[in-house]
Amino acid sequence: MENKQKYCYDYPRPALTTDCVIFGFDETDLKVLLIERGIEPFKGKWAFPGGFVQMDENTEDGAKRELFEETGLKDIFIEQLYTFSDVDRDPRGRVVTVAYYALVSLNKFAPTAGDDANKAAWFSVRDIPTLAFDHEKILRMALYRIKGKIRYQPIGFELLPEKFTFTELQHLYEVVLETPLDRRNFRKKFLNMDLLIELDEKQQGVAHKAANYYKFDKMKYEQLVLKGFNFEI
Amino acid sequence: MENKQKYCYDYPRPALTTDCVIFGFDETDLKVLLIERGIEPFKGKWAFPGGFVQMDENTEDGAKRELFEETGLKDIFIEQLYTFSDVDRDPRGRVVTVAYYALVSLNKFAPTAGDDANKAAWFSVRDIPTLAFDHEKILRMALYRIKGKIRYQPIGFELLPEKFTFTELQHLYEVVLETPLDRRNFRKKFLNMDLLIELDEKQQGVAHKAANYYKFDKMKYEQLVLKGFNFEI
DNA sequence: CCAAAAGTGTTCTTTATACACCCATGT
DNA sequence: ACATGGGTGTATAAAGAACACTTTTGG
Repeated sequence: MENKQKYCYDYPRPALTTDCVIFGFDETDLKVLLIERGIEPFKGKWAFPGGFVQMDENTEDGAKRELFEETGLKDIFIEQLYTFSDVDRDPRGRVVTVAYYALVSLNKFAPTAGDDANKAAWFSVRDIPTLAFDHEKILRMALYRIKGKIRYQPIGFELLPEKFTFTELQHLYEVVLETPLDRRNFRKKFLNMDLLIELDEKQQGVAHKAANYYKFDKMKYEQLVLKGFNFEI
Repeated sequence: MENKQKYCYDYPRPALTTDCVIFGFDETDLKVLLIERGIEPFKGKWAFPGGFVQMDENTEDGAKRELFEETGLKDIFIEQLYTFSDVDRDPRGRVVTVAYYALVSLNKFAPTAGDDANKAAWFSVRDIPTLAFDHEKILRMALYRIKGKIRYQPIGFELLPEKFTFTELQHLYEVVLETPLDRRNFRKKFLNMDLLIELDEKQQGVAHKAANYYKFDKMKYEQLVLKGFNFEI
């Protein structure tokens, strides 16, 4: 029996992939980017972008590469989430995946869908179709992670455009934390941290008092962190 | 050229291992369990227990199996830490490791060192020898993780014997958080959460007023969590 | 002039911090 | 009797929570 497979080892090895949960925020709604699978298994089902890790890249670089290849997104916030390794998580055989999550402003980036005949689309996290593999488990963990993290690290700004109003910022926190927040207390708490720069620019063409735009002072935040500052909202 | 290697694939695959940072607490000191490597690479250097993931086990089960094989420890708290995948992290080739951390009471368990000619020993986290591979990086991340987590989840009790004094509990928090704590305020905060059961038992044979023993009410904690309770210290 | 969201302070309650003396036990 | 760590309460400061009216703008 001839063996045409070229890469041989003394012991069996699981395949190693990455998957990336990409969150976007759209003024009112937290969304995730899904790709419709064009091949079996789970053909026609939606899944997170991802693929096999190559031998000359670490998993984070692999996740970034797949992200760019499948959606056109690059240079966005990305962080390791968890490694999923259940023996039967992929019907094709043993596949271990290192899952990442990424945050992107929907206003700033529009994914280039359909690069390779795969449809890409944003779905509200409250209206997710049936997902391929164990991707529902991955999504639950990603949601849990950002919910826990947004209060203690300024990751929320990655989901907003560079200029944003206080109401947009508050809606983001309300959606992620799944709880209503008091407008005055929220403003007070954020302004007290002194990490927002008030811009000389207001909303245009809204049928109410125009809100002021703010931006996040990332430089100042990083300097404060070095001095022991802890972000908390 | 004949190939004796039996497991062949269309594309190259990294090897997949687990490593486990085991923390123990010894009345005054936070320690980690290290194994002295008997073979190259890094022969004679200290490393965390770990090994290759088998095809019929997920990474957590693999970490638990290696833990038991190399130290005799089982049924202890264990949780995934991070996956380390740098291309050059192992001189033998491409090896990706899923790192875990475990917590154990030193009083309760003594590891059975030297099962397979490998020496196992506890080292204070403030006096760690040179480690093999990227294990120093893994340790830093594990320390950072428990430092962040001990304030918001009751993982500290995993490091203590079932019965402990308030002073032992406080010392644990002081060592992990690397900061002194006020004795009265610490007691007050913990007692207010009402998660400690005061036992009818005191220290024996100490040359000062004997401290009362307490134990953690895990059942009550789990019930409170279901009602939305958040542990915080 | 009406609808819709922006902007703004004060009071009250809860939580955090700082701090010192007496007690029990073994040597 | 003394050295050692155990146990306890109060006063002050800081932070969090609750809450309503006026402003601006477009339609």
